Amino acid sequence: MYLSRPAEYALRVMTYMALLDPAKRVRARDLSKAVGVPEHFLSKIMRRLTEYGILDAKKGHNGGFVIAKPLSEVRFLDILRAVDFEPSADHCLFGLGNCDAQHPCPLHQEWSILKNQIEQWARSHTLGEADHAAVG
Amino acid sequence: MYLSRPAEYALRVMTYMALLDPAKRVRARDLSKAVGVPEHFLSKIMRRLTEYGILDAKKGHNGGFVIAKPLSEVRFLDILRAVDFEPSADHCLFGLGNCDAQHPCPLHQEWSILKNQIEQWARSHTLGEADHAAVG
DNA sequence: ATCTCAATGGACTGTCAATTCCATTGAGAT
DNA sequence: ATCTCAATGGAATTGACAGTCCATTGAGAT
Repeated sequence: MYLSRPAEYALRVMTYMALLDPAKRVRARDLSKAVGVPEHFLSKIMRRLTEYGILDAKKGHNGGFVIAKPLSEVRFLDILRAVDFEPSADHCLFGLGNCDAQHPCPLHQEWSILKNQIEQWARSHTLGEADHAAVG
Repeated sequence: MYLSRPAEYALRVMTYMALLDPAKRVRARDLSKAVGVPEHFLSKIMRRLTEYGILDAKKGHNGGFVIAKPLSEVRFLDILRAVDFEPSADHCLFGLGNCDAQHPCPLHQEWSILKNQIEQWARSHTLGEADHAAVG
């Protein structure tokens, strides 16, 4: 609802993967089942995460994905950006093309506050916080 | 991007209307031009706002819409809810149906923080804050 | 009474993001 | 070398939501 589907799914798989044994590769197919995201769509998302350097992919036998960095170094913001979701992208709520601090629209101030909060949220949380205890 | 189109448009017209003479009714057609939202689509949105009691509508000659309450009593939250956008709607990011405080998913904590911030934002801002000086 | 204007409501259409499909590539295993 | 497995990449399809259309209702004005 605040996030695009790919953004939501990316956050979801990454969090799920964060709970797994980092030494073992996981296939997209298995992740798809575990996490409830259509297989091929998920593959496409994992590709973006791989290009972006967040995942490491390997083809063929015993292939699959692993997270490419220490969990505490993977910010939500990085995950979102990998799938082209930029939390602070400045799209003027008022529909104005030239809305900025110099030429603010009547909603500029309020909207900026929210955008900043969301960006700050994405910037300050990492996969290191994924709750191992939580089952759902 | 965080908001649905109807939610964004609703916030936009309402903010625009907040700057107008509250004694004069405005036609949807005129608002549509002023605010850059397709006329019939906007009408549909205004209808929701009217049902919800935020706007007052009048048909026929000299008809149109006016805001039905003092600006400081119209919270962004009310506007969003009128168009069925509930900022704190609990849709588990992890895709789990039964995710709550008792059965948290691994993203529960982080996601709750963001949802609460957004809801708090919508709850604490009103049309009274619309910036009359801002032109865009 | 009748005419015009503007909102109302619901059915219809278009568009783009979400999802699926398929052919290709590269890595291991035998 | 060859076979199988899994990722890759792009083309094709689907579906949800954005946007359009039209017939109806109710309020003034003449």
